[in-house]
Amino acid sequence: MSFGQTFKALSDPVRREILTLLRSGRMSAGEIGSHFDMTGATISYHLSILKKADLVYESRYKNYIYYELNTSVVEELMAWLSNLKGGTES
Amino acid sequence: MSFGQTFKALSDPVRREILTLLRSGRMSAGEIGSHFDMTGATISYHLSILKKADLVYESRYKNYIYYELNTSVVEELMAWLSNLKGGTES
DNA sequence: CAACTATTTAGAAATATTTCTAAATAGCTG
DNA sequence: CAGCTATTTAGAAATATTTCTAAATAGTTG
Repeated sequence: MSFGQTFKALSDPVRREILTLLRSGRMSAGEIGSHFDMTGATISYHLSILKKADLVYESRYKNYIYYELNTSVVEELMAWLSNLKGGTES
Repeated sequence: MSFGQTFKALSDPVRREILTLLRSGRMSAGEIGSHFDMTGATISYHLSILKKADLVYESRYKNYIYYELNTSVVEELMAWLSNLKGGTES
């Protein structure tokens, strides 16, 4: 994981909304796409960015691909931010 | 503040390093710039992004401009992330 | 006020991002 | 296996980002 990649992934509103959708559990690419007015190809692009940033992982069942939040990376981000506001120590 | 703007600001390594420098207190634009192998104009550009994202604020003294971390926005970000990993509730 | 120092702004070039359409893959189902 | 459905990949266009150089601003100090 790289913080740059992860923060960049979070900088796009579509991707943040995808993550918010995934709060309530895993969802197939098509189901995610149905929430947006964009082509499936574009959604697939955004999912690939989220996947590269380790913010989601995928699993396959039948011919669906399901995406799920990876909360551990979210925690690493929070730790980085916490350290930032944290202290005066070097 | 917009989360998009703030996460985008954090996605650049130079800007994250500037913020890390500012952990130990406020610093003038020139002093910040001396830590990087880039022109002052480029540093000024990055500082303007951080300022628009409300991650830093500036104050003037003599003909220096000092930059300082704004930790409250960092906390808002952490709250957003915490909510993301938080729960199954809608 | 004239010259100096610190910083920003403007404009341009190189690169990266986001979106689309069209085509490819891949796995399921009759 | 043939066709269907779900999803991704490729390629291209529009837009945004990052960096530089050169010039402008602005405040300080002799």
